[in-house]
Amino acid sequence: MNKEEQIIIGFRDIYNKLVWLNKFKMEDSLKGYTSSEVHCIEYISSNVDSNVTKLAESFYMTRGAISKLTKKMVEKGIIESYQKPDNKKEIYFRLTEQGNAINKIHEDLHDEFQARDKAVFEDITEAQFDSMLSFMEKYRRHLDTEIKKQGVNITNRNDLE
Amino acid sequence: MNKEEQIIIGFRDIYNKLVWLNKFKMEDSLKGYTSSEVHCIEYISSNVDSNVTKLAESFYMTRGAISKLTKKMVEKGIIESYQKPDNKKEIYFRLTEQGNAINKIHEDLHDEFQARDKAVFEDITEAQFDSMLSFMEKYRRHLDTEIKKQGVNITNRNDLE
DNA sequence: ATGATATTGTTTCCTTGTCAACAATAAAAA
DNA sequence: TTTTTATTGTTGACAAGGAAACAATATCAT
Repeated sequence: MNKEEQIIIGFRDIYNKLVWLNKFKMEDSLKGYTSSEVHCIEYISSNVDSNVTKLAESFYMTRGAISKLTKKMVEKGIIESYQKPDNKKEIYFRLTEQGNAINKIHEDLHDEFQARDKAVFEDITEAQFDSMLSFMEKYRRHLDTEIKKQGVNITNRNDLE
Repeated sequence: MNKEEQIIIGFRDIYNKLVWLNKFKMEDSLKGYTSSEVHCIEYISSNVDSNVTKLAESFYMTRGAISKLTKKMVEKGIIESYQKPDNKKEIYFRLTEQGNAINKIHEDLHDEFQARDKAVFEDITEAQFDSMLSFMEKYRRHLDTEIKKQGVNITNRNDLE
């Protein structure tokens, strides 16, 4: 197995394990709320004027899925929607009291996760850290470019149909 | 944002982008087969005596989901099941001709993906590469330990109920 | 200003996966 | 051996998310 594969498999495996483990803990601490809802809350709390489209892009999900999710969350009283006077189309979300409370719990949990995994990061040197980050940044930019290309191809194809 | 967060977010973002992009390409090249099916084929091709349980563990999915997936794949003629003379319970899978053909296409696609992302890896030094891999290995082992702990807790909790 | 195009959010239908209960078999304990 | 426990795979009810069609609004080109 070569470099590329090893690194990609490493990414995938670590990410999967992390998601599995944290999801488990989270749904235990935040009973009654799904991990999707909690992610949504997290995003809304740190991005002003969040809307369906931005949430969907950030989570790699469809607008339809987010639309349903946020609708449920409004009904549950976790978030509320608002609009701007000069735009009758876009609908934004902000957290309610309840949403903020959940967010607080989630933040604490987050710290707990960091504490749990602290040892893994302890003896990374600054140099190692920087080299990893710059690699990831490069990778990410590359993928963005490829995704953009793909987007163009999709559009082109639709144009021909 | 601290080291841990940056790295984790990097993992997540790269992984998501990669999945999104490759899935897209794959379902374009392998029309009629879902990416789950292709992953299954990949696993079965490189693990002798694959069964529902092993597939489920490897994909972080439930046995139920894999059971349905493999059932469909058998019906489609992509894989076939077999048993061993001394075990009437376990059911194993292997690829059919058709499954092998799909696997071949997938492997080629895989090479294509590697070629696409080659540039990103080009100027990583051996040292950088080794340090990343050893970090990931450490992280992975840590998560395995934590997952195992979690498992114990689950069991304990059930015992009390 | 007006007509064409793009964006935003919603809904319906469908697929995929989870959960929980289950039967069949295997493994372990008595 | 017999009994108990664990493992394996399956199913049905359900929930989450994707795809596509849609209406409403905004943006752009002319």
